[in-house]
Amino acid sequence: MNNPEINNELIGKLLDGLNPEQRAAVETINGPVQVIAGAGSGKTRVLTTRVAFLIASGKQPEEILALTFTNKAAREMKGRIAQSLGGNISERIWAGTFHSIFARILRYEAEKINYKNNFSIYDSDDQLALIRGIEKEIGISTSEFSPNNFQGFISRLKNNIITPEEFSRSARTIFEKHALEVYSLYQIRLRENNAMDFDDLLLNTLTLFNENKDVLAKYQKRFKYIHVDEFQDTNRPQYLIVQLLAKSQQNLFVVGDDAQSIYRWRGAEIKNILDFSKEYPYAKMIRLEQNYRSTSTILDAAHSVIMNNRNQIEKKLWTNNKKGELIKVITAEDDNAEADRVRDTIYELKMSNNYHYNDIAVLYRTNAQSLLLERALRFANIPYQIYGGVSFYQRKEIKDAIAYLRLLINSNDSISLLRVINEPPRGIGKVSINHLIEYSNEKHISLFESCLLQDEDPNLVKRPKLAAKQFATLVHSYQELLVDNSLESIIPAYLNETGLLQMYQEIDTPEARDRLNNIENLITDIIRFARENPTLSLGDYLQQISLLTDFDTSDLSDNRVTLMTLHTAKGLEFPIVIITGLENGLFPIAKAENSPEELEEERRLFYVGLTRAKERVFLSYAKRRSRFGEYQSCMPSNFLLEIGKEYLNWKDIYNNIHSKVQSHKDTLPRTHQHYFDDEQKQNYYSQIPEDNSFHIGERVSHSHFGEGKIIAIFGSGESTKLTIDFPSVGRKQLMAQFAKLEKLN
DNA sequence: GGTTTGTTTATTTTT
DNA sequence: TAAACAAACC
Repeated sequence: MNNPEINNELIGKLLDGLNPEQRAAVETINGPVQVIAGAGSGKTRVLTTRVAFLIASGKQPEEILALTFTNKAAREMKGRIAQSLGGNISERIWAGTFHSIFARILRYEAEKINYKNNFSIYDSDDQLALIRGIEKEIGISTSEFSPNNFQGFISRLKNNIITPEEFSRSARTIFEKHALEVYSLYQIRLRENNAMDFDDLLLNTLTLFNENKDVLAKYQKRFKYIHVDEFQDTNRPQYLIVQLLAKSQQNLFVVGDDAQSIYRWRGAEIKNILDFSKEYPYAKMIRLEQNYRSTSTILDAAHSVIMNNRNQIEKKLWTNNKKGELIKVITAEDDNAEADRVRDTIYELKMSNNYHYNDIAVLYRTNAQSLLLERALRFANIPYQIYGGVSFYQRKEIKDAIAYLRLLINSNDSISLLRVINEPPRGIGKVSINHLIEYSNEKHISLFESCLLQDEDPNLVKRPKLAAKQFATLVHSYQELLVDNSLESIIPAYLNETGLLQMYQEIDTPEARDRLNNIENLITDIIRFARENPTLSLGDYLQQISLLTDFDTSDLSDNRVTLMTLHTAKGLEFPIVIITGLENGLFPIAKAENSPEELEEERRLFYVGLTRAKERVFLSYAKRRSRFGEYQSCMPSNFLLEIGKEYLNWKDIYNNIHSKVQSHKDTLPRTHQHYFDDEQKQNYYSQIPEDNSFHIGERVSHSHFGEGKIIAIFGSGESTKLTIDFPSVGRKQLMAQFAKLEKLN
């Protein structure tokens, strides 16, 4: 074995420090392998080490395919591989998200499925615009049947690989019949626009491989070693494509954790994990059960929760880490007080000098919850950063700019055209637009051509007619300029001449300046892209950003507290995790309460949240919460009560009740064991002491300074410090227990 | 064609 | 409560 390509030194270095299971996962390079990787068990390390190991063993980087769900995961993987192998080798590996890898293949093979390779990729806004247009076209009222509903419904059909034809056989209800009509036309319009939605990137790849055996054979031969990350999150099309690709060589390596499957509602099928051993009975099964992330308290608490799920692969994580601190439960009077307590907790952690702000993550079930938390943090001058929410590329002005750019690449893209034809206003209104659409339908030409050919159209009134022609001519002229000019010289001029930049320059408000600035950043980004990738085109840039989310552009390294939903937290870790809103109806969410499957998914989500933490966990709930404008009283989450009491630092009163329930629990059938009956809950609630603390915004009276308003609160209990704004003397810091404050209403 | 007013609706969302 | 969106108005 004197193969010069085998790098034994590197192999030794790679395997060093792996535990026996991790090592087996890395070294088993032939045949199907399934790794069940518990939270914090070194999954990413195994995956990246394996890829590096393959190359160290003489395999070609081009033979390796690694599929992830997020760009972030892909980037992290590439980064780590580059670290052990050097950049130029790792760049040759096919590592990326399902969507980006398949989009790349589809661009290459576009004509095989009757697409042009400059196809646009439609995001959900574009999809909705398209569906809205279709509803209007065939006379379905958008208020009666919301485009949103159709979008979700169509996406579900696509996830289950049901074509319009197939669906026509089962559509019964009025909604389904309308959905069928919309779906059929939707697919036709996508093709006419030379566009695909996210689901199509998967479906069209599946079709491509199913209907072109030679193409499939080519990729089967190319991808000798296939890796899939987060296998529990794959949907049907993804699963089938991977099966097809792996069919001839069978070197398929999948990593997942059924306990962390939280996207069932989006078409992810946990059963893909269970089916794997049926599909490949001889597959090697490896379990990674040693956790390197969390304290044993956190790990055991998480385990006591997830045990309540019936549907799961048996496993028990363990750790050598120290026991650590108990999980602290925070009880608050209402949602405002909850935010204050969270803020206090953060403040105290920071003051203890053991933690930085960026060690701390605050997690919540719904985005709406972030509002109060933000307010509380902003008031106390605690720097924070929200993940998710409106992404840079979702902003109106950026979407407009991108629509202009898309038109340059793919003039059939009528959704992009409609977005900007009157942005900035050119005097082309609803009536004119409808006319243009009619004209293009009549002549069987694209909307863009219809604009371009306005001199031949006898019907439209003069002003919009000229405007449409002028608009299309402008775009067309830049399409030609793009052929042999650099992006650097063309793009700023183009966006300027469209009037988009000027529009925001003229509205001289801070908001408009912001927007202008955003567009300028986009232009800078394009120029940077063009410099860094001289061989790539504007089309490549657009593809790249269409598959990007906000998450990919934000940076965790800033010294800020991180706020995000539990869903977005998956795959991340923090020394401190604060999970808020642990109330029945919020977490678990009300909708899941009658469905055992959904309840289990909620529980997995809680499990994911807990296992993000390395050192300490705080769990908070409010007794009252403002929902849709009015206060509702809340019960603490059943999940909270599922955690073994030995892991919790809660009020003593709670412990009594908890132990009562624990003993009661053993006599109940397994599926009901964690529920309290109403009487117990009432009993429990009445015993929680009232929290007499002050709230931000509250008006108080002081013997000396007169009336004032509380604007910040630090600490709790005896050490509570208040910052109060007195109109007479300005802001004062006072100790709550000495200040003799009177509450005013 | 653009602005204002009223109505509707609130779970998560890797691409 | 608040945000987003459509209809109604100018």
